[in-house]
Amino acid sequence: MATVTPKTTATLAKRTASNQARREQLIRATIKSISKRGITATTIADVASEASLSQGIVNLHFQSKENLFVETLRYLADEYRSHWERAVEDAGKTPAEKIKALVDLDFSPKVCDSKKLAVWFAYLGAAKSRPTYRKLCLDRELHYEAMLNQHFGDLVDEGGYKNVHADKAGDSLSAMISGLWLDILIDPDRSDRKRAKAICMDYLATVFPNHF
Amino acid sequence: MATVTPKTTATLAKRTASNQARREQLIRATIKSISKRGITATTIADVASEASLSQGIVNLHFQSKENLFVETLRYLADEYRSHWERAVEDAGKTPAEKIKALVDLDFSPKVCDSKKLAVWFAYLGAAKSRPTYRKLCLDRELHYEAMLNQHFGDLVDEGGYKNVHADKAGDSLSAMISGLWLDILIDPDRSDRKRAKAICMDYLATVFPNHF
DNA sequence: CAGAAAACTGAATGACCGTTCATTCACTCG
DNA sequence: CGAGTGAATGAACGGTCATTCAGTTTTCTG
Repeated sequence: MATVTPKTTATLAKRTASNQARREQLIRATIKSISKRGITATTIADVASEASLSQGIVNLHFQSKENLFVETLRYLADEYRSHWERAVEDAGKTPAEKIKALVDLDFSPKVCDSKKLAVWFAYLGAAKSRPTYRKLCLDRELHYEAMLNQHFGDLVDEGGYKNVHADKAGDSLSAMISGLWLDILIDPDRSDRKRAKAICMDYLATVFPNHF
Repeated sequence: MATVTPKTTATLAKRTASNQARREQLIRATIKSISKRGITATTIADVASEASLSQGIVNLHFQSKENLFVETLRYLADEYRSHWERAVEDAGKTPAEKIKALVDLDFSPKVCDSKKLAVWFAYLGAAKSRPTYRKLCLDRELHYEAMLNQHFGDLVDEGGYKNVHADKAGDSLSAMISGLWLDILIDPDRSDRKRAKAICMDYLATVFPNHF
């Protein structure tokens, strides 16, 4: 995930970069272009020019445009996953602390970024007719929800919330987060990260009054 | 919204339909094609063939492909709006009854239909880079949320829920609904309309225990 | 029923864009 | 320093598709 200039030379601005670095450079250019122009309107020429490279390079590194798009989605999904794994690890030990950390992450600039949201929803919007996109989006969601439900289960047990159904609460929060991301994407003037986070915390405080 | 064969003739199976009817026929074909192939891959030839008409007819009635797409989105937004206006009108008089009717509607086959959801999210996914799409999606959301918040406000007043912030609750539910639609779109096997509705009602029961 | 108007057709057009590939260039190593 | 390697370039190719339009069919009007 980190940019590396490896191996022998110490000279900067190499003309021929390592394979890995070029791929990442192109993926980043793709994210930029999709967020600006949309998936439909993003051409290989756009990506190349965004990366200040030539036309041919995309097919050299990714074989096809479609493959570049798939790898870009995979990159975003992997990045998101490593973010939340880290967040859970770094958070305090109690389930409530971990859930709080996840909400904080989901509305932090790292994740809840205008460009990334635009790209993410661009793929979701195409998912119905693109099995590959759908699968990647679905995997992300399933893993995230499973993990979230785990913590909700712990919280329900530990906190003695007899009437709360953990999985339903987890799915609620997860759906709410997606919906709030969408709000932020469509109406950034009215919906901002702070407000979205407040809405989530409000929900948590209502369901788990002793913990939030 | 209804198909009409108006005016003078009583003959069926007219070869040349009224302007209004043709437009609607083409819009329906567009919805079908976008849900099947996605926005990107939908060509004018697809739409025409889905409607069993000739290539040229789309430009005859809509001037351009882009215009056809905009009118299709407008059609869906108008349809949704007339659905919920009707639902609110037909529901009982209390705010709780009206809110319940809206949740029922949002997860009824009329609204929560695999084809329509796919098209709706296809447009949302393109919204960031298409001001016209964004505006139409935003208008829909703002009107819906304003109406929903109105009923939540009434419910809070009437039910004496001193600690509930009506607007936040309304925004929560609205975001949750969008998120659940997305779940249904991406993972129809796991998420179905019944489950989604149950999650919403669970939420309402938690926040407004005396009414749901 | 004639003539005009309108709806419709589908082949032709031209722009756009993904992909290919011969050539150039930077760098390494003997 | 000169030959070899593979990354990078960008012009050219070919396919796809939105749009146009001249011609055809249907409906309307008087």
